[in-house]
Amino acid sequence: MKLYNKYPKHFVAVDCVIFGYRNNELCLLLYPRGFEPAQGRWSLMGGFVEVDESADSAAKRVLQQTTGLKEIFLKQVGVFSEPARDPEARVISIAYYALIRIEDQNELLIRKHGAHWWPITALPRMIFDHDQITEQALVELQRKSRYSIVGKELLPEKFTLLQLRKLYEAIFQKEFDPGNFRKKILSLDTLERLSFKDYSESKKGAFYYRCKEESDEYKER
Amino acid sequence: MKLYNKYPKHFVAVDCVIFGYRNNELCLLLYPRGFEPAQGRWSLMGGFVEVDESADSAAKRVLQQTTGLKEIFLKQVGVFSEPARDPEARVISIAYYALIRIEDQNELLIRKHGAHWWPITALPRMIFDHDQITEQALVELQRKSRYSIVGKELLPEKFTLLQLRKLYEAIFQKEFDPGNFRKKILSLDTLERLSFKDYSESKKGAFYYRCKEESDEYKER
DNA sequence: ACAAAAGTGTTGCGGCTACACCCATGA
DNA sequence: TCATGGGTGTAGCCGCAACACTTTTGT
Repeated sequence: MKLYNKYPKHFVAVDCVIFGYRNNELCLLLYPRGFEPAQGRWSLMGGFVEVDESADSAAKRVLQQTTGLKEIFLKQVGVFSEPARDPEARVISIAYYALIRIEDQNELLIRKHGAHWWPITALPRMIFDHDQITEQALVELQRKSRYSIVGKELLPEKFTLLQLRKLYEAIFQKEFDPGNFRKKILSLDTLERLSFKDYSESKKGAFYYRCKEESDEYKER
Repeated sequence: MKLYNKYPKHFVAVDCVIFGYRNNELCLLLYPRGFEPAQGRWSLMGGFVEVDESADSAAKRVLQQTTGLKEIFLKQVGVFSEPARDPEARVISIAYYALIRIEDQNELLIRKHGAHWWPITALPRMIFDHDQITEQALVELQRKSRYSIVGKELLPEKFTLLQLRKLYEAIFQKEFDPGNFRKKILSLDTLERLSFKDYSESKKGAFYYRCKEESDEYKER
């Protein structure tokens, strides 16, 4: 108990960059901060780490409290610890990013907190260093997208390759060649074609796909 | 001051995985822990984050106190925060890895702390979750090595391509084709050939190289 | 007929791997 | 002369980008 007593203790928080996809746009879920300082200004969803939980658990808890979702993709981005980053007190923040399907979230819960989905291309000013955190989270999302199909986390269970391509175009903010994109994605052999089509985007109809169930989901890394 | 008072505070530490290279082996600098709990057992070098410093600064400070070196490569690995990871108290650890030239370090300072260089292939048991931290740090080092020439940080200022290749073989624990390795490294255009040779490893002699001075060192990321 | 998405095929470039093959020289 | 590292060249494979082209069907 007393061995470490000469060292200081710190507030430790988690902040979550919550990505979603809607209207062909990559979006972020932001909240008007509910307490001082900076009350009412837009903020990433965050919370303090409790004594009996890991940072990962804290992030999971925060996410569940605010979106109603369990079992969502969550990954550490890094630590933001400049002593003056929060003007109220010294708070060390551990940043995460999360990927959620917008249609799965609990609409009421979101409203209760006054949360709002913002397109990544037109974000409002955020408090403290949250814009910097967001930027790094986007880099991490792009990295993940390069070696894994993020449609699994961000799109409905079944989706067309057009939807998937639009998602990637939103993530990387650039266009991809339709033919090449299709070939590359399918060559990964992680999607399976379903037997029915979507006719809303084209007259010919595009087959729906879904991600194969993979027991090695944890191996991918 | 009192706004956050209902939330708990935590000890926050930094732990440094210090890589060096010696005798054709990738090594780690470990210390016998100087205080309870687990006094005397091998440990990464660490320290607590003070109130007026960022985690990055804390890691830099710890490194300077123990190796005598400033201006060394240092990168965050991640946060380790399981509540029970330290049996004495709840300590949240921010892990870093560092790359140093063994011959540059302060030999006396190292000795004073009882530190010891261990080959990565034959590490002793470490305290707490330090072996897990080390494993992740190695993955990060391998990632960095893939897109940047780590000889700059781990080898003397001038080195031969044989030395560099042996270093990479130690980092990835596998052999590389000498011809292909040379071509790939040189194609990066970040090394410059010096006008003299090393004759200790071969009769023909191998040219020394050194890293070009690059003003864009910070762009590389 | 035309537009627009779906889907397939082709070509060329660049990087990587495997390996052959020179050179230099000490033992 | 043989072994060893230094250093260069080449042929095959693969992934990728650019782009042509065909299919389908609503307007």
